[in-house]
Amino acid sequence: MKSAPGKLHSPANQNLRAQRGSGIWILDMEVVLSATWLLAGENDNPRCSEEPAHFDHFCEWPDGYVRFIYRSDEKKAQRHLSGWAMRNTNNHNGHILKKSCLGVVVCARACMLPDGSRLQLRPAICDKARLKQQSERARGCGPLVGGLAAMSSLFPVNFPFLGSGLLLIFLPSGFAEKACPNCHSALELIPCRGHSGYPVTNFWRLEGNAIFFQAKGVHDHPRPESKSETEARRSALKRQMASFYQPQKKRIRELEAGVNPNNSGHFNSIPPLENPEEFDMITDTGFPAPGQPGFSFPNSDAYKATCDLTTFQGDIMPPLQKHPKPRIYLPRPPCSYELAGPGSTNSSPYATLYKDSSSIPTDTDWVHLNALHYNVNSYSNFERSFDFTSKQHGWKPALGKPGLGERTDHGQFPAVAARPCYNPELPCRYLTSPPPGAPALQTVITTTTKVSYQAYQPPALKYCDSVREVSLSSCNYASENPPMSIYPEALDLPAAVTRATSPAGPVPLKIPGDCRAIRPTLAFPQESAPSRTDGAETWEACPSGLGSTISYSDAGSPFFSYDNDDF
DNA sequence: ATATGCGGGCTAC
DNA sequence: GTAGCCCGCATAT
Repeated sequence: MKSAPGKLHSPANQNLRAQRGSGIWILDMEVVLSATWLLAGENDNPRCSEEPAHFDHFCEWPDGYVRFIYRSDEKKAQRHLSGWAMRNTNNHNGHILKKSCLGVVVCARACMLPDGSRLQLRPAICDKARLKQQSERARGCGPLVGGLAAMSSLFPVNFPFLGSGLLLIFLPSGFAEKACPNCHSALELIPCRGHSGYPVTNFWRLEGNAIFFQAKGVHDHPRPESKSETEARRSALKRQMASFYQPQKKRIRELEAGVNPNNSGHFNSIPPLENPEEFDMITDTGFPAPGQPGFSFPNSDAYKATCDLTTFQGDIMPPLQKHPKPRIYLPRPPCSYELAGPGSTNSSPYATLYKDSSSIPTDTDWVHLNALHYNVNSYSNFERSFDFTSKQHGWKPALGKPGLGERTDHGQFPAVAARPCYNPELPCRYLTSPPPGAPALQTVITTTTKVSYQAYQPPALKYCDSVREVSLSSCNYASENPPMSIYPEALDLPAAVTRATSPAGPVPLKIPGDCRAIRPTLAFPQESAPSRTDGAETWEACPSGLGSTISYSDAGSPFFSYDNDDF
């Protein structure tokens, strides 16, 4: 592992060093100036030497222009985890780790799975794995493709196209993309365009005993399966497949050794799946074998579809593991919001199901799907084939949303009239919209040292009318997180909102049950960092213990002593 | 195998 | 100069 003083290190090293409080992330002050929020700690800011007054509980699904301060012993923060599929991005600044969102992999036709949910795969972080994830490698049970896949594993040189994007070029389209397990349509990677047309970016920095986090952009796509869910699922899959294959493997050995006198030596009595090569291939798919305990579908068609897809490599959540509390993905032009109910993320049934091996569904690759968890406006393919408004309860066409098929990749979200939305668990309303044309102040990612501001129009502004609901709503932080300390600001939401809202700006957006926040529109002209308006800028953070997205103002809170700068 | 982090290098603006 | 992105490499899981 390469390392250098003041640079980020591997999680393991980070853990050790961070726990020792060695402050290895402390920036080289000669290089990094007081330009960004994450760069708090700069020697020209006396407050930076202070300990953060408050720490946030880890937020697994940060969304919006949010900032958090985690304790350096927060494991998930140490690992820079996120529910979103974030990949490392080189920002040429070893002091700040920058990650960008990969989006989500979905069925191009947005077909509805037997359980009424939809495919939402987590894009592989590794480029190579992602290519393999998206390209055909082992689709179908047929000997040709399966054989090629198997051979590719044996002779990768001879089949370099297998598992690579080149396959998209050299093979017919029917082979080019991995198929949806349900409708056999192509899988589609929906890129994240939530930050001015670019992927949402997350930034991490270790500063003493605090880990600073900042997210920029609003995810304009559904949530993929979370990392923890993916890992749990794959782990369960391995166990299951091992238990499934072992007896047959043993039998194969017996047959090969002539142990079974009743067998003529052919494998006719053995299901095709028992072909070791093919089985390996199928195992790689991460898809369960049909007929396994717990593998069931409400109808035969669904079963057939699944059976046909034993080679599917995607990540599919079993219907049994659907979120008990469906999420509502609220359309917003051009993006949409997802209102996650309390615990909807980390209270995932995985948490409990996987604790008990007996309860592990066998179809462990059924995706984490939520029938209500879709962003209609984000991708045209969905719109072509799906009537969201009629089939997805909870969906309502948003006012002013662009026409179907449009995807706005500009990140310039038009002001849209508020539209009441309903969440049976978390009543929330869209109340306000930014004044059309009112310039908003957006911190612009300057991954190195600078910060600048530019006009920004948030995609929507929301405000939960109940402070109590906001406060008690669950953020998507790990369920094991203890109750958080209470910020005065958090409990004084109206006040915070008032402070946070400039006279010309709307109230900040709040999404209960989520770590999402939208930097409110601020009626400040574009200006450079040094001349920024102290106490004027506001940003929202998710005091995870309360699970809500709370607006903060710079002024008056030690918490904001780190807020004077942005990336 | 995959995730993660680092850093060089390229491109666009 | 900034930011996005690709790539290779190394390490961890």
